[in-house]
Amino acid sequence: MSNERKAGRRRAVSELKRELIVDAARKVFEAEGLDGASLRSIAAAAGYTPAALYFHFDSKEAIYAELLLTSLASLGQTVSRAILRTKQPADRLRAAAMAFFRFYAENPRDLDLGFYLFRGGMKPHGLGKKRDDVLNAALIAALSPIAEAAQVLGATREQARLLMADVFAHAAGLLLLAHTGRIRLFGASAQNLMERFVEHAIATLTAKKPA
Amino acid sequence: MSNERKAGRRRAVSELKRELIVDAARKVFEAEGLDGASLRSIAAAAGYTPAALYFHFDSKEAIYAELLLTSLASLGQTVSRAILRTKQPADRLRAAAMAFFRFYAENPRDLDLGFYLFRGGMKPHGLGKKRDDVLNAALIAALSPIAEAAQVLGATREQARLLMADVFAHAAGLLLLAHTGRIRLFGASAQNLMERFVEHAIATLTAKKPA
DNA sequence: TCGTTAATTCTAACATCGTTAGAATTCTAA
DNA sequence: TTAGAATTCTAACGATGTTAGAATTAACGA
Repeated sequence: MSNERKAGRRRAVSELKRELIVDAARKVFEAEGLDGASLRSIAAAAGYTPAALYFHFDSKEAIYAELLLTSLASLGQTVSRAILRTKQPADRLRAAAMAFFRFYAENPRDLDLGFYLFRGGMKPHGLGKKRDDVLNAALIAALSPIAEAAQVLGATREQARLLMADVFAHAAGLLLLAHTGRIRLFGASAQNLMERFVEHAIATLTAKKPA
Repeated sequence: MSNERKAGRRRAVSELKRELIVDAARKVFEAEGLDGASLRSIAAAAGYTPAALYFHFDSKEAIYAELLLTSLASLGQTVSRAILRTKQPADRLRAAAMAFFRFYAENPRDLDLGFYLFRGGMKPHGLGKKRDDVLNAALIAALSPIAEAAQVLGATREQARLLMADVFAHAAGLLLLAHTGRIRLFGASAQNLMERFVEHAIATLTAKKPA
């Protein structure tokens, strides 16, 4: 019993140290970007020696994954907040999708992080299946208001999930173009194109139901 | 005169050596992926010492850029070939867009390369504005059959350019999801979603003109 | 309180990376 | 053949992620 108590305390302290390290990582990351967030600078910011981090994490990318998790949580909050006072399902869909888009438009470093950890070579199990599942769940959670609004608008569960994928994909692609200044090649702003896409999705959705 | 001759010859030889290096880079890249394509392994494959490459290129990423250029050329050929025997504009649009998508679905390493060089931090002028413009031109060239078909279907030049951006963005986003196995989260295949998107684009395009 | 054991952190090093300086070599041209 | 330019090499620098093993700190039973 006392043993269990102590063990729980130990685990909690260990978790605190993990968070301390991730906080340091975020500080470096926000100040210097992904390139500047080396293991060594993260360790320095956390008051650790580089090697010490390996007691708490398996690799640098494991720290990044934890950081991405907090980023996705922040994204989820942003999306939730965006639809708080919105009742009409079409408005909710639009607000959620555009909040998702804007989050990454306004936080390009978070976009970098996402692209980095979603890159090829970083196989699904590159972080361990468990952490990867948590990551996926956080992503889905942030996107789910879109699916919910779509279902209220008459979409089936399957259609709603496909819409989530479409919104994510379109946003990610446009952000990729915008992020390197290449959106200008097409004579438009990413924001405008995203709005067009969302309106189009809403239109075809509302056209189906009341027909 | 003789001087010019010789100077031209010298430039040609220099260009051949550049190509030799890029060929070596492609060999390593295809065999080992982006991570394995280090400056040193490229140099070894080309029969050079690492430092020697700096006489022909400014940086490792300059070699990558040259490699991406050949990749985009190959992409352009693939798209062109896909619409060769197709006459109906709707079919041409579909064939071109899906060929674009499939090229990267079937050549994930080329996708990696594109994502890498289009990443944040890699500013538009990270390679020098000149090389970046050439890259952009190659990308637009590969995508332009889509715009051409759209215009035949009644789209304005501006609308056609926006459609290019939309197709690129949607494909890139879906490929990103598919590339890390995350497309399954949404209960669909990237190929299906891309086909849906393209059909939808064709439908709204053909619905406008003959209306 | 002491001593033992486990948990945590450090020192030191390894291999690899991209890149640079400068010497050595090879080619070109008079 | 020789002066000069073009090309490649040797050697090193600083930085990276990671590991092995010693040193330290904390926890706990006697």
